[in-house]
Amino acid sequence: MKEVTKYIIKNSLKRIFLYRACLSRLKQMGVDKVFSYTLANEAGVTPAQVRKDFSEFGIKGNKKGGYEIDELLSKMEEIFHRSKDHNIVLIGMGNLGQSLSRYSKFVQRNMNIVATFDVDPFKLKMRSEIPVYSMTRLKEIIDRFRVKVAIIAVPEISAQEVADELIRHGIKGIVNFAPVLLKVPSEVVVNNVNLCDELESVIYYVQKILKSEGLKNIELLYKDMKY
Amino acid sequence: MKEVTKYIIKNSLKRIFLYRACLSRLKQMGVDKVFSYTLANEAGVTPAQVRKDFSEFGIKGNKKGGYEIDELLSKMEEIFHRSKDHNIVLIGMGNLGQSLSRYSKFVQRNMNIVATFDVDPFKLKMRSEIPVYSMTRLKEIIDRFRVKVAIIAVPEISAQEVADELIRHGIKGIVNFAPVLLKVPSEVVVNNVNLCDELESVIYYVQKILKSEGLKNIELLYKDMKY
DNA sequence: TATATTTTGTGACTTCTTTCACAACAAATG
DNA sequence: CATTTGTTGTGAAAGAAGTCACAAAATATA
Ligand SMILES: NC(=O)c1ccc[n+]([C@@H]2O[C@H](COP(=O)([O-])OP(=O)(O)OC[C@H]3O[C@@H](n4cnc5c(N)ncnc54)[C@H](O)[C@@H]3O)[C@@H](O)[C@H]2O)c1
Ligand SMILES: NC(=O)c1ccc[n+]([C@@H]2O[C@H](COP(=O)([O-])OP(=O)(O)OC[C@H]3O[C@@H](n4cnc5c(N)ncnc54)[C@H](O)[C@@H]3O)[C@@H](O)[C@H]2O)c1
Repeated sequence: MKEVTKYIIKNSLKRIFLYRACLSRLKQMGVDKVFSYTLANEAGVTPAQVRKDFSEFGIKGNKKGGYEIDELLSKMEEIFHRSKDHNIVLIGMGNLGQSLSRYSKFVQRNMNIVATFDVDPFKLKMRSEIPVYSMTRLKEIIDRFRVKVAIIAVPEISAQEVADELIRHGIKGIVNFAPVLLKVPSEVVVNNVNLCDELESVIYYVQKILKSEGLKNIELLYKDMKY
Repeated sequence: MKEVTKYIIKNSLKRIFLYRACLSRLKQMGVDKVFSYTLANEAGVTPAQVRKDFSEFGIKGNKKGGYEIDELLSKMEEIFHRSKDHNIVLIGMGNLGQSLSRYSKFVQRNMNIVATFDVDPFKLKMRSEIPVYSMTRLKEIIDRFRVKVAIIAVPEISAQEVADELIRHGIKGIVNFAPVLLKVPSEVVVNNVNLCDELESVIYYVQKILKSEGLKNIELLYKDMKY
């Protein structure tokens, strides 16, 4: 089993998520039709980019008529198989894990954290709305709820061993918050989210901005960060 | 003042962070010298990629001798201006904000959350180690600690107004956790982190993997996500 | 000191991504 | 119903990112 490290998700997919968020917002504001340039403007990209991305995901609009927001949104739901619910487990109910387990947006998008796990016996809460189980029950719960995706929020030192155990029990996708690049077999998807790096990269660019006051530099800089 | 939307940070910069993490780990394991292929293997990229990235950031090694880990790390510190401390403010002490404010890795990397802010009067704690102030004291604290970078962890609905206020008080960089694309002037850096999207993109790829059992598809898929 | 060996650093090449530009089409207009 | 208008969808062009391959350099070896 070839062990590899993976990291980032295709930009075009991220932009589709972005478009969806913009569309939802426009819809709430009472808009029900967009042109590629309306959406592009909203999302901070070019109209051609919007159309190319749509093309990649097989999303079609109406010549001259633009795109119906409702149609777009439901096409996107379809692409993401968002109709059905997705059961998730979360490992590590510390600071971050507890925060994530309470995050309501996951549920809004049909991603349900059905159970959480921790090694610390003081953290266990079997009867809570989102239960906190001991790690010994991991396999049982993954099987019962047909869980395929897990969130890792354990300390750096334990992240790889937890990942290995999850994969042994059939997990195929992991969002990893521990600041370590997980090694996983090639048929498993990992998205390593490193919040320190996210903050640090902002600091890096801010320092550059503060040093170079000239506008030309800022334009260049902007390219580095544009979607 | 041209308002633009920004999103992502250059891949090569992210890889430099990745290399740094790998190097720290290797160092802890007692290694003190690497070749481009050692590090590449550790980071899951090609040796050429490592050397190209180093070249972009002006990092030089020793012909035949590879790279001294200590030298590499201190060169990286230098690039990221990590010698001095960076003062950060955090807005929104809810679930996520509280978790982030307690995250020790920020401090380890000289990024200090000097103060946090919230509108909710019940959340205020002026005498705590990391104080929670009312928003009225924002300008005072930003000025006093020469803060240039902020973390936004307020609800979606308030994120743009908070960003505007921060920028008015001289903030030049923002890490935004609210699931909304902030509009900011072009001399301000924003890194929008959307955890829902991160999770959802993993689900997307997992579904693809589960559908297409053939190995060729997985190779293709893998390309989509590789660094 | 000459030769062999090994690894860097980078220009050339390739592949991937974005932008351009325009044919095709649908709606509006007269 | 022909013509104009305006927008999509997509190949082609341009640009960016990643890989290859090899000269240059440093070290080891004889
Ligand atoms: N706190 C944050 O805001 C934050 C932000 C970004 C990343 N992270 C990362 O997320 C991870 C968790 O951070 P945290 O601040 O919540 O830490 P924490 O120490 O508060 O929580 C870790 C939890 O994991 C549990 N745990 C430890 N080993 C385990 C194992 N083998 N199996 C199951 N559970 C185990 C612990 O009992 C604890 O409850 C860390 O890797 C950290 O670097 C945290
Ligand atoms: N909880 C999570 O795990 C999580 C994960 C990813 C993203 N987020 C996002 O992070 C943000 C915060 O999430 P949360 O779960 O902590 O929400 P929360 O409701 O627990 O906390 C929000 C906090 O912001 C404060 N606030 C509201 N308006 C404010 C304003 N104008 N100025 C200053 N403070 C203000 C509130 O008083 C509250 O304390 C949201 O945008 C959410 O979508 C949260």
